[in-house]
Amino acid sequence: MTKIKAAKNSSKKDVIINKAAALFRTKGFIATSMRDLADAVGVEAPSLYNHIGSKGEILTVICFKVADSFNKQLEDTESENWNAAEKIENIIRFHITMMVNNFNEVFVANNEWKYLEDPFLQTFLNQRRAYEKRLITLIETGIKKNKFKVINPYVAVLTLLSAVRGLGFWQKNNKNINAKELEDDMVNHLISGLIK
Amino acid sequence: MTKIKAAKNSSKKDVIINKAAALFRTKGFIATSMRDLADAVGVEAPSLYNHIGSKGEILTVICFKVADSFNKQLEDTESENWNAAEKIENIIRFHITMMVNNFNEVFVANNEWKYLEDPFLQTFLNQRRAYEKRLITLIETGIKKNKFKVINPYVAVLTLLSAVRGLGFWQKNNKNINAKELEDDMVNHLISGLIK
DNA sequence: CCTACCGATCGGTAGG
DNA sequence: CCTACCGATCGGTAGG
Repeated sequence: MTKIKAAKNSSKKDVIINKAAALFRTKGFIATSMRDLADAVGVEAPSLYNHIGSKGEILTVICFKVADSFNKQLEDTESENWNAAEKIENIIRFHITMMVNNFNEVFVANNEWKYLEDPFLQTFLNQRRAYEKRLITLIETGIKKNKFKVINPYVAVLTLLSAVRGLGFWQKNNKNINAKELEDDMVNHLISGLIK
Repeated sequence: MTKIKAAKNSSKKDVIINKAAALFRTKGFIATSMRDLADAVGVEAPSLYNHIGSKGEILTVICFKVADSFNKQLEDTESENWNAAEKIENIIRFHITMMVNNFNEVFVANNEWKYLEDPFLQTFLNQRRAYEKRLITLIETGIKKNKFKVINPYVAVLTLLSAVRGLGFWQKNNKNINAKELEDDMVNHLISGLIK
C-alpha cells in the first residue's frame, strides 16, 4: 500500500518536474511562479505542495538528475579501452545527444543552477569542477601521447563544453538541419581542431 | 546649463548601469531588486528613478550597448581586405576581448536578453539573427574558395559563438592562465578545426 | 535625493 | 485536491 502510494506520488511528481523544466527554461527559475507551474500542471498552486516540498526542491531535482547522467556517462567512457581522442569524441557526442533529447532539463542545469540553495549549490559546483578536471586529464593524456596539439587543457575543455552548451540556441527554428548532421559537423570541427 | 545637467545625469546613469550589469550577471535580472541596485549605488530605491525610467530600461541599455559594439566591429571587419579565415579569426578575437574586458555587460546581453520587453526584444532578436547570418556568409565564402572544410555553415557559426560565449565560465578562479594564452589557444582550436 | 506608501504578486500554510 | 489567507517583497509613485 505504501508502495502504490509512493509510485503514484512519484508519477505526479515527475509530471510537475517536467512541466517545471519547460517553464524554467523559457521564463527562468525566478520568473516562473508556482501559480504558472500549477496552471501548466492543471491544479491550484497549493496542491503542488502535496508532491514537492518547495520550489527550490524542483530545481535541485532537475540539476542533479542532469549532473548524475553526465557523471555516469563519463565513468563509463573512462573505463572503455579507447584512446583519448575516441573518449573525448564519445563525451562530446553524449553532450550533444543530451542537449537534443533532454533539452529543457540540460538547459536549466546549465543556466539556472545559481539559484540552487546551499548545501546543494556547493555540491553541484564541486561535482562540476570534478567533472571538468577529469576531462582535463583526458586532454592531458592526449597531449602526452603526442596525439593532441600542445594547448592549455583547461581552455580546450572550456571550448568543448561551451560549444555543446551553445546548442541551447539551436532552437527548433532551424528545421533544415537534422540532429545527426549537427552532431557530426560539430564533432568534426571540435575534434580536428584538437588533434595534431 | 542643460548640457551640464545632461552630462551629470548621464554620468550618474552610467554608474547605475554599471552596478546593474554586475548585479544582473551574478544574481540575474529578475532576482535583482531595485533595492539591491540602490544599495550598490548608495541611494534609496526611489532615487534611482531620477536617472532611469524603469528597471527594464536598464536591461535595454545594456543589451543594445553590447549589440552595437558587435555590429560595429563586424562592419569594420567585413570592409577589410582580408580572406575569410582572417576575418573569422578577427571576429573571434574581438568576441573574446569583449568577454574579458566587458564581462558583466556581455554576460547579461547573452543570458538575460529574454527579459527585454517588446518592441526591444524583437529588435534584439532580429539584430542577432542578422549578425549570425553575416557570419554564415563569411563561412560560406571560405568554403566556396576551398579554404574551409565542407560543413554546415550554421553549425560552424554556432560552434564558434558558443565557444566564446562559454568564456563566461572562465571566472577569475583560474589565475594560472592569462587572457592572451586563453585567446590564442581557443582561436587556434576553433580556426584549425575549420580550415581544410 | 528622501520618507511614506501603494497595489500586485510572491512562496507557502492552515484546515478541511 | 481546494478555498482562504498570510507576511514579505516587488516595481514604482506622490510629494516635498
